[in-house]
Amino acid sequence: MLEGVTLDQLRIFIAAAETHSFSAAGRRLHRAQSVISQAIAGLEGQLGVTLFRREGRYPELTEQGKLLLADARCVTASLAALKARAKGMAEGLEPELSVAIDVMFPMSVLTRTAADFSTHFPVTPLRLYVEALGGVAKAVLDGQCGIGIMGSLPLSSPSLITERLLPVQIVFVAAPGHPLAQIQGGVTGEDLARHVQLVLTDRTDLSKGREFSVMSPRSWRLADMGAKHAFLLAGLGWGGMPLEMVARDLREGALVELPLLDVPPREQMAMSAAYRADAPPGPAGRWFVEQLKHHAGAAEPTG
Amino acid sequence: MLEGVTLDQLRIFIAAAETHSFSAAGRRLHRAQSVISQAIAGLEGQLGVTLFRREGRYPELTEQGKLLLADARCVTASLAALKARAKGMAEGLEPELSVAIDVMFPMSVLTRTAADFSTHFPVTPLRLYVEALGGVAKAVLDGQCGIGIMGSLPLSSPSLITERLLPVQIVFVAAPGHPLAQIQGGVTGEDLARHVQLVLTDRTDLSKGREFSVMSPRSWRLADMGAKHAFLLAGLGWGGMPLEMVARDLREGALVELPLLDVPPREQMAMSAAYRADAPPGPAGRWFVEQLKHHAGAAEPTG
DNA sequence: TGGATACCATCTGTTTTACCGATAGGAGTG
DNA sequence: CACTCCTATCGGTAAAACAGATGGTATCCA
Repeated sequence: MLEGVTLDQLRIFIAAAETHSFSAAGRRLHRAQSVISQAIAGLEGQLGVTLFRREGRYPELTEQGKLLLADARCVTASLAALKARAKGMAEGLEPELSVAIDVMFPMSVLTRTAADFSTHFPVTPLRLYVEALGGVAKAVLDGQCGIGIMGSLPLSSPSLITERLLPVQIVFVAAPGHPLAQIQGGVTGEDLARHVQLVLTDRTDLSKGREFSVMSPRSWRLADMGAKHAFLLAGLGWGGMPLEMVARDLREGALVELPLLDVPPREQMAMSAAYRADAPPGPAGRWFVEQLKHHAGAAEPTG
Repeated sequence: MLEGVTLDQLRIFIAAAETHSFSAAGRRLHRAQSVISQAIAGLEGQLGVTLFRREGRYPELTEQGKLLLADARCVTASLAALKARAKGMAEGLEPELSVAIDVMFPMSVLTRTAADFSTHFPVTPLRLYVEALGGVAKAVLDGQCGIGIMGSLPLSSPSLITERLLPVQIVFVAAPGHPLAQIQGGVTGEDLARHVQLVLTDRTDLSKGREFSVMSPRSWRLADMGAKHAFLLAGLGWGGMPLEMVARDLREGALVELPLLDVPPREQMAMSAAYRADAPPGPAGRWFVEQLKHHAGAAEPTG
């Protein structure tokens, strides 16, 4: 029953693109040339995009074909990853603890927990991924990481179980030389909208269009907190940062806190440990989460 | 011709997993129950993994099935992304400039170039991804980013064109309280091997097993430079860092440079701009690369 | 406890699709 | 101009997918 794009069509597409010839693609795949021609035509019909220009003897990829070729490779690559994982399972692959952490989580709590983990579980490999926004949730939902340490979910997800760890304070800052830092008497929403907001983004679709507190139509998206920090210090924009991360900069005057009139200047974001309901953590993961809670309790300010 | 896993099998797998029933999956997909049963059996045969346990009336996902389900979703999600992109092209999607930058690249050069770009191309959205190791190359090869700023390629890749920008100096450091920092007369390879090396890794398969200068069997992998930096400052290990990034820590004594006996204490890594041979940058991308060269030339130390 | 219901695995016949070979038309080369 | 190689199309055949029927089993309920 013919419905939708098939992997075979994508494989044929990739082979035709790489060999620059339908005939050569057929030879490579041990298929008749007409199979290649019809498969490409079928794929073009389904996508509504012309993939090859047929003006000479040899077909040439169109610009759109070139871009979609990369996507086709992603699809076949992710299928290859699935097969590789299946193969590993069939052969009894050794487990490890993979944790995805929101970049806003305090490093001090994380480093102490990781040190303790190494002591208690010396032979269990620990793989830490620092992600932004939806990257943490996606890593857990996809099964890449057993545990995620994150703030509020970009999407409501009943399949995730969350356990509260600690709140994180967010402050809005800019460099002292930035125009917003010169304003007397408080910064309004209109003032903010006139300048570039540096917004942390990620690479997933979970948070597409839903970055944290986007308040300016002029915004630059950076997929790395370190880069965002560097851009703030360079005076290229304004943005919200975890207080712990910029405390030193504020003390030393490298950044200043913006006195906002329209929103509370210090927001709080609750951080939680999350895992899939159908894949609860094992002993190592369970211990890691409890130890995070222990260190978070010690780090949380009173009052 | 029957060969390999099909997307239809994956869709059936996902539907069966979500409905917890082959019959319900059949109803959802408007297919006979026997089609579902045979498709699942066929998929299990090809993968060599049992996806469902059939012990009661309803099939239950096995642990392996649960993990592969996430992979199956990745495959279908990436196909959905391909279709969405095709749809966008068919509708004339507006372009942007996406650049992937190796985390070791000096932020000062990047921030100046980005500021200039904003002035020259005020309406072209700029999306910056800071990645580690293979992440940059993969982003370019996959077509996610038009330009990559990276060091030596993890894999030789004739389809990438590279243009040299500047060298980056790497220093090996640890916290002053770390045992390696107490050693008199120089640090040997054996000394290094006795302690945890903090290694930057990424999420791609391009660099799997090929992290930068792994010199210790005891190593922790961190997929974020900020996290690695925090772990170094916390005294949890030793590692190589770009000189610019830790210059302030070295001046202030928060980190110390390890006097290595067996390797040159200061390595150099050449950074280049890279793009696919078949997708050279347009005017905005071309300008960005030239501006990086301009600022890199100003930043490069003489002698 | 037994009847009813719903599920999955298997089998078989039918339908649909994929495939290949043949062919026409055109591009490219010597 | 002749020859070679390519792509698109067509038609017949083979293979695969499909659905319905059936048997066996689990589950539910009176």
